[in-house]
Amino acid sequence: MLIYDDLGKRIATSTSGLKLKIEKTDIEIDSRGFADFVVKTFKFKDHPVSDITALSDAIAKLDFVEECSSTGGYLNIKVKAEKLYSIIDDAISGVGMYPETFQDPERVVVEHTSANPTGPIHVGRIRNSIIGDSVARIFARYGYRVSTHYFVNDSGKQVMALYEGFVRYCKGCELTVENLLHGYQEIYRHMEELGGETAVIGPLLKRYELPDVKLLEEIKGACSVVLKNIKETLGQLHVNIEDYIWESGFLQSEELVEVFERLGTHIKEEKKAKFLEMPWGKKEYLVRSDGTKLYLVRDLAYHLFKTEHFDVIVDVLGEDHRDYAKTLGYVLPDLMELDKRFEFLIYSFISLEGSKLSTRQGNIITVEELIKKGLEEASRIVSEKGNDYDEKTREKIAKEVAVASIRFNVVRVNPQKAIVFRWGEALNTEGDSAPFIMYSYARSSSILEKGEPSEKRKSSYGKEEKALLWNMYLFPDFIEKSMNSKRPDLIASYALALTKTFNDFYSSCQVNVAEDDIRGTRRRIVEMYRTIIKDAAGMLGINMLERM
RNA sequence: GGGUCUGUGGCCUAGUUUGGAUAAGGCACCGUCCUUCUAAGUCGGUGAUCGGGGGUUCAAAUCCCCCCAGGCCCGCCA
Repeated sequence: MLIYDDLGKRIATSTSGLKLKIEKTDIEIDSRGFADFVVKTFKFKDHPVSDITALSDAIAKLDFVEECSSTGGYLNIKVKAEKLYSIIDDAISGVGMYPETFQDPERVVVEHTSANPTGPIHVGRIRNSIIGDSVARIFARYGYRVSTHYFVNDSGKQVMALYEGFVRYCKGCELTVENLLHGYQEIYRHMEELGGETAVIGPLLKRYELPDVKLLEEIKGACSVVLKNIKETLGQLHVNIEDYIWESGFLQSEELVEVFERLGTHIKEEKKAKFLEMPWGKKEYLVRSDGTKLYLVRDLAYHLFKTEHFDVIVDVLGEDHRDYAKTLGYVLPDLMELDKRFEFLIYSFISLEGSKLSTRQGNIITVEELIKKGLEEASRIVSEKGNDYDEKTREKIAKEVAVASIRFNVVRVNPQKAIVFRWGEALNTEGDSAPFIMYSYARSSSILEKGEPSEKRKSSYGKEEKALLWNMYLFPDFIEKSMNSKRPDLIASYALALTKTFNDFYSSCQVNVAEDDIRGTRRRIVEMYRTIIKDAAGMLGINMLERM
C-alpha cells in the first residue's frame, strides 16, 4: 500500500462532529479550475443551508486549507501550497520517493505475452507485453511482491505444425527463426493437399501424449529458438519476464492429476470425451474422445501451480480470450474451489488498416521491424537537432526515445479500446508522446546542473508553482486508481498532465537567476518533479535521459 | 443468428464506474515567441448539437430502452 498525507481524508475526518458529515468519496478532485478539492453540496438536499455553512466553516478552519467558499451548490476548497510542498518534500527527503510504498505481503503474478512461439512477435501482440509489463510495475510500485510469467505453448497443434513444417519443408536446414517460420507458413499453405490438419498433426499429438520424449525435446528445441528471438525483442522494449513456464511441463505433472481430482464429479462424459458444463450453457472440453488432453487442462494445471506460489493471479489476455477468461474465472474458484484472487485484464487488438494480422499467412509487421524504424526515425531527429553530443550519446538517446515512443503510444490508450496501427502514430514523438515527457525531464536536469543550490526557502507561491505542487501531490491517487482498475493508461495521462504543468512552470518561473530564497524553493520543486515524473515514467517502462 | 466490447471536432485520445458549474488534450491548419535555465518547447486562433432516436431527471457524453456501424467470440484449436 501507499503511505502519504491524504488531505481529502483529513477533510472528511474533520467533519465527523458536524450535523452534515461527509465521506472521503464526497470530496472530489477538481478538474475545471475552480479549486483543488470540490464538494457537491447540492447533493445534500435534506440539509438546511446552515449545515452547509457549518461544513464550509469547519473546512476553512483546517490548517492546510487556504480557502473554502460556497458557490452555486459547490464547496470550492483550495489547499495551501506550502502544505503541498512540505508533504512532497518530507517524503522525498525521508525515503527518496513520493508516495512511500509499504511492502504488502501479498504475492502477485502477472502472466502476459504468452504468444505461441511460432514466429517473431508482431505489432498485434505487443500490446499484451506492454500492458502486462506496465501493470506489473504498477503493482510493484503500489507495494505488492510481483512476479511475471510467460506461459510457453509448446504442446499444441500450432507448435506441432511448426515442427512438422520444418521437417517437411526445411529438412537439413539450420534451425533458425526464418527457416522455422518458412516451414510453418508452408505447411498451412499446403494443409489441404496434405489431407487436412487431422492427418498431418493427429499422429504427432498421440505420440506427444505417450509421451514420446524425443519428440517432446525436438519440439521444445524448435520453440526455444523462436522464444529466444521473442525474448530479445521484448528485452529491447524493457520487457523482462521473470519466468518462462513451459506448457509441456504440466503434461505428466502432479498439478494435472490434482485438476481432475478437484473437478471430480463436475466432469461429464460423452462418447469418451470429457467436459465441464458452464452455468451459461457452454460445454468446455478437457479430454478428446481419443484420450488426448486439451489446452484447458494444461492451463488449469498451470493456474493451480500459480495458486501454490501466489495470492493474486493476473492474466493479461486479448479480447479473443474474453469468454475463455470467463470460463477460468468460474472453473478455478467455483469448481476447483481455489480460494485466491483471479483477475483478468482484457485488451482489444491492434489491427492493421484494411488487413488482418496473421503469422500463418505471413501478414505481419514484426516488432523488430518497428523498433528498427523507430531507431532510424529517432536517430534522424537527434541529428537534426544539431546538438554537439558524441556518437555514443546520440545512439543512447535515439534508442531510449524510440523504445519509449513505441511503448507510450500503445500504453496511453485504454486497454478496452481498439488501436489501428499507423506508422506515424506508433512512432510519434511530438505532442502527447513519451519524448514530450522525457524532454521536460532533460530540461529539469539542465536547470539543476547549471545553477547554484540554495538552502533558503521562500514563503509564498505563484500560480504555476502551486499548480505543479498540486499535480505532484495527486500522484498517489493516480497510482491507486490505475492499480485498482489495472489501467496503465491512467499513469500515462497523469504523466502528460504533470509534464504540462511543469512546462507552464518552466516558461513562467525563472529558477537559477532568482534570489536565494526563490531559487532554493524552485530548485527543490524541480527536484520533486524529477523524482515523480521519473517514477511515473518508470511504471511505463520509460527510462529518462539527463539530456536529449 | 446469439453473445460481448467500442462509437466524443478532419484525424487520434481523456472524460462514462460514482449524472451536475465553460466537453479536456494532442495531430493537422493559421498566427506568436529563441540577446532568460534545451524551440522534441511556449502562447493564441479556426474547429464538437459527444453514432442516431426515444425515455428517466430540476440536470445526461455519463443512467435505461430501441436502432445503426465496426471489432472480437460462438472448435473434442490454443
